Amino acid sequence: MTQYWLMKSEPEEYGWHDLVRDGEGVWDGVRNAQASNNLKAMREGDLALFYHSRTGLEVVGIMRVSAAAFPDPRDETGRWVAVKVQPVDPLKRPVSLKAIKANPKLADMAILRQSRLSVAGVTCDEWKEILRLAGNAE
DNA sequence: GCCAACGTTGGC
DNA sequence: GCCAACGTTGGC
Repeated sequence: MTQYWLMKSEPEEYGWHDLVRDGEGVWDGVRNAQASNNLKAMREGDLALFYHSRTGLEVVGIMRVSAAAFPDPRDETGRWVAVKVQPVDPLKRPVSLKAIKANPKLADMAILRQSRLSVAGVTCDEWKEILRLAGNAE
């Protein structure tokens, strides 16, 4: 069964367009225990929302986990992990943080409860609702 | 740019 | 093992 996630990045740092350009990206640099546990729980084939933090404040795309957790190549301590992701589809209409907050179905999302969590789980219902708002629902 | 929230570090 | 100081993140 597919699990759903939301992953944050500042667009200036590494944005959706960078991932599209690269075709595949290594999601490294996560240095938070809770976020790291989420990375470890990911399996190949899981789906994730790409969220632009700080200067974007919106969900912009859908990606697929293409490799489960492995040691973060940029981490010398060996404590942290990274995953690989591939872009699947851009959202037809990006879903803003404001829209998420305003939607009762999304009011319990992990990123609202803990805004600093950079890798968070998304429930199946939340996933469907966001894709519906984005116009990407099948 | 500011500041609140939160995690981490280090002195004791 | 506690907790104050500090650093980082991310919304505003």
